[in-house]
Amino acid sequence: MNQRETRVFRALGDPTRRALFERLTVGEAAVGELTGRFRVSQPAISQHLAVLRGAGLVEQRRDGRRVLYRVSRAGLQPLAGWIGRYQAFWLDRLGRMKQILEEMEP
Amino acid sequence: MNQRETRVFRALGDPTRRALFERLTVGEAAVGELTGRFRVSQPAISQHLAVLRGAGLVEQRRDGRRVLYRVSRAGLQPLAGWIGRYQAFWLDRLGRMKQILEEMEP
DNA sequence: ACATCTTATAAGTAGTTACTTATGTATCAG
DNA sequence: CTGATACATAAGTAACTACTTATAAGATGT
Repeated sequence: MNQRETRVFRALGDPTRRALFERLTVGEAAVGELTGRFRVSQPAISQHLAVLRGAGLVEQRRDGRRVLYRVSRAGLQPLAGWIGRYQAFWLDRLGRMKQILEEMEP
Repeated sequence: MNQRETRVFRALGDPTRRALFERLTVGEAAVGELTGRFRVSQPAISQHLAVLRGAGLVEQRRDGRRVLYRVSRAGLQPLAGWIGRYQAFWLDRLGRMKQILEEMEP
């Protein structure tokens, strides 16, 4: 079924990975900068970033020997869209959110 | 860390479980009614429902020998809150959503 | 070319997950 | 109480995850 939503949910289901994403919302960062903030090795960070990338949540660009990661502009859209579709059923006050989400460009 | 968000993300990260939740947004349903819609056994459905319940996404009530499941009214709030916190960084047009989310009762 | 720095990939592993079948528990009808 | 129905729990297992260390690959400076 909806493979994209699944990948986004699974990617953010890991605390380390979610923390990495949250860090990247502040701004672009290199792998080495991200390593050290967490108690896992550099390969682990690279692997987590690969998963976030596979989910469309982050993008990368080279800068010399470093690789800078940043959040993807449309990365959270599957998640926001999913919530928009289903939360109307349990919380009427947020009915407006669906409209707002639909105003988003694809 | 934020255990609750993790549980919600992980619960919805499984396609079968997400489909179960989506079915429940339409209305209350018994386990037997949910089994059969999916290609997994009844115990598997019960286990998935237990995970959804552990994430605070669904609730249950007995009706005779059946057990009816329904979506929890505040279940998606951790997810909506998380999105509200972070999507402002990548999509300004949805800045209003943060306000809307903050209007939600706790 | 060489040494160094930075990140990615390979290979192995302990722990977790999603499923199965078998069994237990609760409710109801007769 | 007995048997049937509806669901939950137990136990086992193949597949997947998140991590490690070791190594490869890419870029830069000398």
